[in-house]
Amino acid sequence: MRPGNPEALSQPYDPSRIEPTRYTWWEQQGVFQPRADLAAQPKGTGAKAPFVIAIPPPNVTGSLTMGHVLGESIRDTIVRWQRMEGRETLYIPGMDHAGIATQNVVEKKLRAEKKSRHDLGRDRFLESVWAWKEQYGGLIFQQERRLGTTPDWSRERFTLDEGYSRAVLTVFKKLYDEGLVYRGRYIVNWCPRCRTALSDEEVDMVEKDGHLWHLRYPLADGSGSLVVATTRPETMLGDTAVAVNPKDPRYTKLVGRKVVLPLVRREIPIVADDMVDAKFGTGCVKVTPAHDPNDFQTGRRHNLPEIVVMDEDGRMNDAAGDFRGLDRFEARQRIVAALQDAGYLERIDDHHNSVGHCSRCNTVIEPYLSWQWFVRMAPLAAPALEAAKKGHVKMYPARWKKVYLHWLENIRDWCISRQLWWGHRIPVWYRGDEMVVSLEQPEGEGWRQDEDVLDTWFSSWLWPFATLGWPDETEDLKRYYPNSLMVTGSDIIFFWVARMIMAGYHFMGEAPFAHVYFTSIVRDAQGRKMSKSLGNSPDPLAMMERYGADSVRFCMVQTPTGQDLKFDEKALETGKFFANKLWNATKLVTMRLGGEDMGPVKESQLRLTLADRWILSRFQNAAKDVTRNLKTYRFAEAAQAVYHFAWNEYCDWYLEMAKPRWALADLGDAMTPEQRVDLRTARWVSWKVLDGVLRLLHPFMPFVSEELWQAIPHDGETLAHAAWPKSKKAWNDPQAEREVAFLQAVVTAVRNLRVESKIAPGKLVPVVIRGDAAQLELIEKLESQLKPLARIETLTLARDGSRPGVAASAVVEGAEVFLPLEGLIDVDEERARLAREAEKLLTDLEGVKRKLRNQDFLAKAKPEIVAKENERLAQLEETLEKLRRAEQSLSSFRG
RNA sequence: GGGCGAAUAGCUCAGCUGGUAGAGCACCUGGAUCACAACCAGGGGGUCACAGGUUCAAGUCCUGUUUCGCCCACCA
Repeated sequence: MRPGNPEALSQPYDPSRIEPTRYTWWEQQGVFQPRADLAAQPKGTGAKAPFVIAIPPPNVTGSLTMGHVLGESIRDTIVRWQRMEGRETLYIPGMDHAGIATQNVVEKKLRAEKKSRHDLGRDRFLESVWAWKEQYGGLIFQQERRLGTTPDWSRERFTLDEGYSRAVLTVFKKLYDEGLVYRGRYIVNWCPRCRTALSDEEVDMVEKDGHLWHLRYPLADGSGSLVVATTRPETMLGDTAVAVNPKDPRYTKLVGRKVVLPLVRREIPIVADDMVDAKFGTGCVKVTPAHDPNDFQTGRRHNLPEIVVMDEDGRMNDAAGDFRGLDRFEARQRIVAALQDAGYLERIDDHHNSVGHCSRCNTVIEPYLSWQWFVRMAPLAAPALEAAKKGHVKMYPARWKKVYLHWLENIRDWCISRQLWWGHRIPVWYRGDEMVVSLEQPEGEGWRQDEDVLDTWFSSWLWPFATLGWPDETEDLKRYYPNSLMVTGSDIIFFWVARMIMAGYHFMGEAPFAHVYFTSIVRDAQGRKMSKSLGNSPDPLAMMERYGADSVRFCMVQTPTGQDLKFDEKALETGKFFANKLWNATKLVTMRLGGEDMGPVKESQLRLTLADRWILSRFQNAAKDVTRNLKTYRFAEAAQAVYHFAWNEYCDWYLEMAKPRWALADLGDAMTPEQRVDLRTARWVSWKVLDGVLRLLHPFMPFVSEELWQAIPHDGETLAHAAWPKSKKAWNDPQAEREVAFLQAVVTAVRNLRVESKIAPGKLVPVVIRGDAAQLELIEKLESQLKPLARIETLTLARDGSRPGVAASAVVEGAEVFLPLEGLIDVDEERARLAREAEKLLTDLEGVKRKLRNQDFLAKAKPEIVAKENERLAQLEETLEKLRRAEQSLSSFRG
């Protein structure tokens, strides 16, 4: 047992003073690495399997947001809890190279110098990105340290590191060899600003008010015309057919004939295709295979030419004739104007539709025909579907499972090539017609590597095993795969979670983790998403400076599960106040321990009072509560259980009840041996329970709990490695809980009467209590506790059943509590108050009576419910009766 | 168009297996009592969105409606 250091508490609680130094101290203690003694045991031979969790790698460009703080608070709370449970814990940190995001940042910097990446060339550009990464990247981890999280920093991974890159390229080759990666010329989502292809997940659909342009296309034989409707008139330059529904009687005659494309004067066929909905628009659809995914399919079915009319910047190309060089939106206006001039514009309708936007830069996405690499997803999805359905991977909250299943059941192939430079360059080599997929450049002259890089998510989906050394069969991989838990936002359930599960099964033959916990999305007080442009995102570092990292963690962890969190800075005060409360309570306890060594104290040699038995019982109950709620990811309930126990039971009641007993120390040598035992008992219990509170608190508020733990006598180097409290059956004491509940009710009643009677708070008052023999006996036993708590001068037990004259009174569990204060009490007011009380009870009583008159209730409700109602009836009647007696008794003194 | 979620005190939210509606903040009254004014003591405040249904009993289960939010979707 170490003695503790009470002097540490001589200054007021100030989180910014204690937190940073404590973090460094933990690092020096090696708290963050898996415990060597546990790691030395062969896996599975110890009592418990290792607990492994990986951070969702933040973008290398990232800085700490409240969203990160939320996720990190939850992850670290669990990690610390598991560590205290005695499990070998590994928390893996790392960063994501974030292809587009990072390249955008560096290109923006270049633009400020009036340069483009093309001016530098690929190699020099990459050099400058790496230089940027070295200088600015990973800022987030410096910030995160402030929060007190405990990843094993020595294992930090970066998705573009040598080893990790090999994993990514190996995966590409493996999938290619299995026929699950292929190259093809298809319509993809193209961002004309980022100048790259994107996956479907990287496109945000935004509802917009637009127009539906009706264009008249004349028949080639001059026998008439038809009208097509389109939301994107500029693509008409690339039309290679008009389609109608084969069952549409209006147009069957036209199928096989031709129309002349206005402006372009190209003759294009009218084809029949089921894709056309006869009820929409005119029932005629212009077909632009190179600029619309639907039309692309139609085009392939009918062997139509695919005419690309735009370049990769979204400008019209040479195929656009007179409109070449124009931006697509300017071209739209000019083409509509030209059509109108030539009499081809039938009309313009208002139209509401969804338009895809680049999730990175918000530019309108262009469906673009190009050569890209794809992953065939259906075979990968099958085991991932199975896993969720059979519960091998469980999701919390459970409703996300449905979202996950729906996506996997409708999975589409994944476009993984990006026309960027920052990323894993595709390991494919070309020479003439030859193509080789290889991690190394093939032998011989003239090989040219694919210019494109892989989607960032094509590297992060390997995170749970690539961070452990895969594809090598490392010790880490054997020991720490699969991970135990994934904690992340539901916004990346498709991007990342689903794909990690697919990769886990495909490459490791096993789910990457057993549980997924989805955190809330952090919003501002008005419910808007946090964003840089709105400037509504609070600076987490400023929050931690102001309230302490402990408070930020404590409050963020208590987010509503599965709902968005409306962040309100005001809420952070709660945690700070709580920490301050515990700081002062610990100061009090350390002072009263009088330096006594708790080491040799044996519980069996103590003489526990009712208060002791009560607080120990309540404590073991709280420990059970906290643990149960952590197990089910109910963090708010877990945190509340610690908060409530520590503040409202331990501080508000137990410490107050311990004070008179601590005061025995003032007797010094005059203490009898029995008093000595009483003092030691009060000291031991107050210390023991405080020690337990700090343990329960540690995962939530690591800094202040450690600080306080070091200040009291403690067993061990660091609280981070102290054992998690078990709910102790021997301490469970329902009778003590009932008795103290009665005591509390009496104290509250007296305090209430004092206030109602306007008695000065400091004034000691006489109290008379009537009740049955058992109650009076209990009160007698509790007298020494009761008197200071309620500021009672003299306590009289009315054993003869007599009642005092003029008195304020209340009924507590059938016992009557009187404040006999003739002259200080306004009799009329007191009578009125009693009448109000009685009236309230009468309403309740009516309800209970009604219930008990109901034959169905008596017959069908569970017997214990009926018994409870009967009991309640008796109690209400008794209380009511006593209130009335008190009122009558007062009326005789009236005037 | 399909799906999901939310609606409970002035505000933010709990309320798990149906059985006397809770917390924090805010508010009101009183208090410099030697751990703590970042505190203590006491208090007021709710037709649980609406309408039906199931049940002895509904904030809780079922159906529908309204409002708000989110996700998915190739009607040009």
